[in-house]
Amino acid sequence: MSPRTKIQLEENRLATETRILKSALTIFSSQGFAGASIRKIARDAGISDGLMYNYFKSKEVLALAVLKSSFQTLDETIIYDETKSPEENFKQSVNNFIDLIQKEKTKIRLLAQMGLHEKKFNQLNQATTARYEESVSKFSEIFRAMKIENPVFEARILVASLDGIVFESLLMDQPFSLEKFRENLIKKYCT
Amino acid sequence: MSPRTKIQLEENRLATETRILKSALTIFSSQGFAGASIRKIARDAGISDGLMYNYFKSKEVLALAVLKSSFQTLDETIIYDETKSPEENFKQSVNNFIDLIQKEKTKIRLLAQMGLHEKKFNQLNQATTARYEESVSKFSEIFRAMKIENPVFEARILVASLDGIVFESLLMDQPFSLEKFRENLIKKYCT
DNA sequence: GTCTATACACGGATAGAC
DNA sequence: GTCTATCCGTGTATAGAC
Repeated sequence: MSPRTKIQLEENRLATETRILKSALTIFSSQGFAGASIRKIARDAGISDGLMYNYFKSKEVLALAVLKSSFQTLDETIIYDETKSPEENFKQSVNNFIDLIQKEKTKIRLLAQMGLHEKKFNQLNQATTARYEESVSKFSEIFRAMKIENPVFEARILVASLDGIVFESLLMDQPFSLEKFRENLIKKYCT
Repeated sequence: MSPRTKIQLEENRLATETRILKSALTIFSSQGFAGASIRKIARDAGISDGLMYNYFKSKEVLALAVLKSSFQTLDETIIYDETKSPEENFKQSVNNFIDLIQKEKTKIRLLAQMGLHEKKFNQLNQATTARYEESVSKFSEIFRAMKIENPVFEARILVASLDGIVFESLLMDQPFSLEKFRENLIKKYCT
């Protein structure tokens, strides 16, 4: 029944940890830090409350773990590869971003939920600021290479638009079609 | 000491209710629905827990009251007045919106906090969707009058940018200067 | 209208058996 | 590694005195 070798035990432990993280993501994302409970998460992951503490020593540690792994999946979205044309970079970046909204909605919602909490988790706000600056900087390069006027401001507008459609797709019932947004954006800047 | 006439009693009651709503706004806004507690709100408003229930019969009813009053202050932001030039309408609307972000940050944070909560408060998401459509529609009219190409999509981009800077000013440590954003936006569309 | 006291449920965290 | 039992704080809501 139960696994016998050390390796099997470790695999089992890893599998459980993965299940916990997945459940934690779902619950934290939809109910926020305060609204989520160890009980709900444990039940969702199919384990007992007590066992949770064998994996994560507190609710806050668990939240930080989920946060960290969620934030990592956002890496490498906006790119500026000098060996490619600026239009290619633009298309790729916009596509990456919009794909991300669709595929990682739960993680993005989590980051917003946690980020809105005053005081708690303010490392997150710093990280978000850094990511923003990086995105603006990359799009500025792209726009400069495309000879677009006022490239830095154009980049800020574009990044704001992208952040805006994130906001909208989180907060609205039927947000405007992301596909149309993608098409129109590319048409606007790449013709 | 205590007021004797009926009118004074009513004024007193109204004053207390106002204090409760103000405290509730602060606490709900920074800690979300689950994170806020009747105790914290009552303490902040300088009354006892029990008295809260004399004004609002449950935490949820209180939240809905705060939500409603917050949502109302967002009215009349994006305008389209046919007796004025489209440029005037544009400037006025953008100015209204950016002023709103600065002045009503707490209320906006509240709407975001509550809106991110899955299931609960989904009337809010419907209202947000309606407001979005209305904003897009008004900016579309403005852009059409300005002979800008693809006015509806341009309106969606603009509204997304505005929503984006809301998002950014809520989630980032030092968001990009709203004043520069305002200036550049107006320069871009009104010259 | 306001307070204090209290009932009662929920949630975080720990202990100890298996 | 996993579960059950349990402690204890916190929170919503109500009752009753003033």
